[in-house]
Amino acid sequence: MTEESKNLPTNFIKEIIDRDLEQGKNDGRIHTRFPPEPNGYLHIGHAKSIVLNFGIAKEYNGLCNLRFDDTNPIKEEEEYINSIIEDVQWLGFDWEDRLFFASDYFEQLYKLAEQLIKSGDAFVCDLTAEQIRSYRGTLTKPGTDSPYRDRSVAENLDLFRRMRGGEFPDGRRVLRAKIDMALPNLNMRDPVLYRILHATHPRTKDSWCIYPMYDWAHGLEDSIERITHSLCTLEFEDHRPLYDWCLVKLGVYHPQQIEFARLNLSYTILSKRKLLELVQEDMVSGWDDPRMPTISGMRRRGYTAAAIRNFCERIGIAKKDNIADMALLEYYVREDLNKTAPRVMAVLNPLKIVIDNYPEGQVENLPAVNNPEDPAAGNREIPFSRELYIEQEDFQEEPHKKFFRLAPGKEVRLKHAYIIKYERVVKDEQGNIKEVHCTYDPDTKSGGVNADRKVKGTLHWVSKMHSLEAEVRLYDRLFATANPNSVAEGTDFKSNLNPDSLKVITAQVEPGLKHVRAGDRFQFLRRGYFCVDIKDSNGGKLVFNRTVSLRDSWARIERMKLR
RNA sequence: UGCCGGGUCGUCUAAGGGUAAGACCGCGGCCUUUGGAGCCGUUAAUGGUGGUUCGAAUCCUCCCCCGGCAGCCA
Repeated sequence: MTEESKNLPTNFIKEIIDRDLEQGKNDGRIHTRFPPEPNGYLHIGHAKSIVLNFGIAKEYNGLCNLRFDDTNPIKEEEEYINSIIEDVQWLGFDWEDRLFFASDYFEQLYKLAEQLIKSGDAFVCDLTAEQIRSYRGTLTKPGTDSPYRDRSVAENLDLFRRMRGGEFPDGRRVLRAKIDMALPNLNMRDPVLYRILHATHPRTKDSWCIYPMYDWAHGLEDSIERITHSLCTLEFEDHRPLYDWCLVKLGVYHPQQIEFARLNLSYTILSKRKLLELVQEDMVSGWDDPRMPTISGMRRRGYTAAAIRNFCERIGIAKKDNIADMALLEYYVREDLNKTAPRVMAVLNPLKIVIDNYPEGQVENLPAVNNPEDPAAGNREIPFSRELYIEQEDFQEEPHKKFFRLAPGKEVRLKHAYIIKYERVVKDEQGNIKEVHCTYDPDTKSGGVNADRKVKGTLHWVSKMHSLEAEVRLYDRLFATANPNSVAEGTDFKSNLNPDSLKVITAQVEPGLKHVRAGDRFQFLRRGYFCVDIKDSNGGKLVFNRTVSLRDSWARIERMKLR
């Protein structure tokens, strides 16, 4: 792992842990968990939680479990379980033999519910969902006791057992905690603990028709696993009193819940519900569409696990609502890929160049360094010949004064090859540039006698007769606005989708790319980082995804010009 | 408007009664056979008020603003 070690921020959770350790709490044991619900794919926001939980375990010599909180069979699927396992692993974390499922605890949870009934702290309620809602009161008005609140322990027990036995249809009855309908915290107004759901669970199949609610299940799962610090996001803050209530009433081991602010990222959304919507409405190609902020999408886009980890560590942990800058994430991919990605030449928008004084039919194989940041990456050879492609944007007939590329009267270096000089341009009837003729200086071959002659610009290129065609998918941010969730009345986040988030082009790439493997990452010189698509690239067709462009100071100059 | 939680550079995060710091972004420069990378420099912040104190981002008062909560979701 290439973790960045300098100046990483501390956080309030570590301070709590330090204090607990000083006080000898839990015998100095630190045990966390990452508890996803398998109702969608993991995204970068989950990565923040994963890095936090596994990171704390590692730092304090503790343990971190991977636990599926699979208590709602209606929304959960095996596909999601598998993808989550793959993603956490890919991110570089190891739960060893501690892969758990809430569903494995269903029997224990049920027994504890009976215990709660026996102590008079829970009752079976026959109110409908709508009735429960209206009995609950409002934010400012207290609720009203359910008419079933004072059933006897025996009757509650009998009814609850019959609920489990499948005697009642969905929604007919629920088990509720008996707390206080007048409490200002709505979660404490006799919350539902179990509901009837005749649904097939991905793991327990049809063995249950009652399922525990989050508030009942989660603290008990933590307790069963002897979790010391149960880290969750801010929206569960109001649930902590209930988390604590359940554990205290049962008299079981009591983990400490601590809440932190979830991640928001500019120009994207991090809501499983909304991401699902994009998938279901075909606004993206799937959960792993390279534009998606999902771990699988980012992986397919070419992001590295190290880049994601470094980002998560840098943004820190606090309780303040935040929107992290996409530019920071991009900084970390570039940082990682700069060190590791082999350089290669690819012309995205080809313009034909003819070297008039280069012998027809001649081919030279020129040595090229694979990665100037990594000497161990070695060299390769690339063919040079009379007809080449360069980028259309690297030639201007009437150049801006700071344009250091090919233009009338100008010379440029072709990377790894020669210095060439503009001679003339050939246009079609419409006046479009067809090709540019140049001459080369044979003495300026890279490594040769006049090779160190200074020219202002260096261009990448490919040999026309040797280059390979490749499909290149130019991805841009999924949303056009920094905060897609802020929308005008009557529209939703989808109105902020960026119509230009994907542009597919046909590029010409150097011949050595013929034998790439799925997932290989490269820097296309002067263009950005690209990776071989893991789904659509194969022997017959090369497909590259743009991970991120290079920082581009020319683009900045162009922008300044517009102002 | 009941309860809970938050307000520090443009962004994210530190500083826990003693010089408001770091990262990203931006800007400027150096360097460069990638206008990449690297290196150097730099702009920029404590929501307001009153108080305690030699000294307040930090403690107290009042106010303002933002977020969450009325699923048989998690």
